[in-house]
Amino acid sequence: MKLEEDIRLHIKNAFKLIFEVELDSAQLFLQPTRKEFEGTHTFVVFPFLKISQKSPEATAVAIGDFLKSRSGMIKDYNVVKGFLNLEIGTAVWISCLDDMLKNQHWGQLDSNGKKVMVEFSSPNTNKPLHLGHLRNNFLGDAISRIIEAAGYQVKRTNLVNDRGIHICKSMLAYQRWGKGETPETAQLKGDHLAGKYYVLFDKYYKEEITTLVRQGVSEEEAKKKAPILLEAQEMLQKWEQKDAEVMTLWNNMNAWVYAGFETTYQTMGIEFDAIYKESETYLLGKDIIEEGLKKQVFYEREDGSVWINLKEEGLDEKLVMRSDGTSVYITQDIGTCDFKYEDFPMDQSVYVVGNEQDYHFNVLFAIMKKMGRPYGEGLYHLSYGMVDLPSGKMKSREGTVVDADELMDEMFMTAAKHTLELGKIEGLTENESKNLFRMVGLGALKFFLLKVDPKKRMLFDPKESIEFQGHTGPFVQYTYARISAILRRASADGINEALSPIQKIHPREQILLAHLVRFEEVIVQAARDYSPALLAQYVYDLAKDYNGFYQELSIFNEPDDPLVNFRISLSGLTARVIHRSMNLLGIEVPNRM
RNA sequence: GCGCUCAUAGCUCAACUGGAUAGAGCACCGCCCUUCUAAGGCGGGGGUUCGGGGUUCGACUCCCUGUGGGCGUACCA
Repeated sequence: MKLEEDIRLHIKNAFKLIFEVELDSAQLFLQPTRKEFEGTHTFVVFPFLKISQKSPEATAVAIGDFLKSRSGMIKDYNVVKGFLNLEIGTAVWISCLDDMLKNQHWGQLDSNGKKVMVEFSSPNTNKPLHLGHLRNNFLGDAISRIIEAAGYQVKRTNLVNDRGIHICKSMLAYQRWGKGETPETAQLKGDHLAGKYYVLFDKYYKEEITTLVRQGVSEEEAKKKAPILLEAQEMLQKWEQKDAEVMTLWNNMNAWVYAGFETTYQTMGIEFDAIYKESETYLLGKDIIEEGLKKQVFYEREDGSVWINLKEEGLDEKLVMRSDGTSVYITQDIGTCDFKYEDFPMDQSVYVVGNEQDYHFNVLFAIMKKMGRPYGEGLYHLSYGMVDLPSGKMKSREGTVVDADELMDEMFMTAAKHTLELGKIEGLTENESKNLFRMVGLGALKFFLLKVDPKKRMLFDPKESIEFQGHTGPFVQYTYARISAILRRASADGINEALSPIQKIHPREQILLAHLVRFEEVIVQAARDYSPALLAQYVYDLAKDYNGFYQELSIFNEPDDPLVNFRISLSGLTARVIHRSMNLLGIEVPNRM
């Protein structure tokens, strides 16, 4: 909405006419008024005292007077030190609400013609997803939706890590001890089956190391020379040579894992536009190394290895190809950049990857910029912090993880328990209640993970289960369900949403309106900062503001018809914004709960 | 060693990028359902924003320094 913009324009005008200076309206910063003062918008005058040549109070009063008498928007103002608090006129609020109600695309900005690729999830096919992956997936999904809402065209991709030594570890352990079991015979999801053998491998590997150390081998040496590890490395070589037996095993096990992942993604409510597999991209990049040598971006050392010097970028010298001409991790990432661009010529490319890879992405992006790629400037690493347990970091191979499937199941069960205790499934069919448990349980989990600033690492304590009250997803969902009930009744009573002038707008209503007005601004900011947390915070505050309004003011018992209409409209708009905000976080909202 | 990063209420997190008396939730105490959904609302206690300097009208935020965590610094991925 242009409400704030209008106010800024009038302030700009005030400076021009009172102090005879031309200011850029962008530097006239408005902030929400603290709730202990009258008004909704506050202008801080401190930065402009040099211009006004007056005290903070006198400056604020001068601008306040001007706005009150000349703008036609400001009903009244008050000054506290250098803070000018503005009260907006009733008619302005009504027309503002009217504009928002009429805007069918509220919460979806016009297309800007730009393309963004978002890569997230990127699981390994040797183990099931855990809580850390949930944060990655929910973040990737939410930021995709938010960027779309901000007017970009988005392609969601998932680059599956389906080959490599860690995959061979699971395969080898299965070959040794699996006795031909399958997900069916084992009654296990395919990804969990693979994970079981990954853990088995590690256990046996550690035993071998212990044995070797007892025989007098140094620990470092033992880690490299454990027979089972050597065998896994041998298997990887066979895989690269497309050995028939290994390929069959690989294909079988991966198929099980993919089936398992599919179920998990469905439960999470997450989809992709394209799935890339590392087995198809891991050989890419060598031609770009050649190109880079010619462009003198890279240089070759005497032993034939290829390097890049990034000291000017504050980084270091980095190897991009081994002396034997084989790839390292970054080689394939370099190749994959071009590969992705050919598939989808994006302006920006977002990698949702944990912050332990900060350095890697700094190097990768510096390389692609030096190579002069058109998308080079648009590369972004959405670096998020780990989810830690009270005991420390999660480790799949040691089995100290919170499993994604198990956690989601637990959330659904807890949601069911709460719902039953509160007696809220009356009148719902079995399917409806099941769907409600799913929505609420998943909503609690997603909100829990998304409300925290992505950059920060966060703590999850399995002993203290995720809340359903307070600063939570179900709180917001509940507010939506509550408004839905009101709207159902309004509709049954035949109340239309036509707005007509009313006498006066209650402070609770003003706070709510001022909050609603900011919606699209928050979307833009969340997209710009790649932070779903901003939107989560916004929608939580909105729900809180609505509940305050709901508690203090009555809707249907109001004798004055225009006021009833106004409050219904306000409620309806709040519901729409909650629905849309939660949708952008990948969270569904129920009509009743 | 070097680089990046974090440290805010008992606990989990905010603080609009330098603005008002640092805010929410959980937990604890006390109120509010014969009026629209109490998964809600209202009130209370709880803070030297890790320590020490500096910059300025003004610092959780910026600079310096110390302490304590995390991550990285592989011809691993």
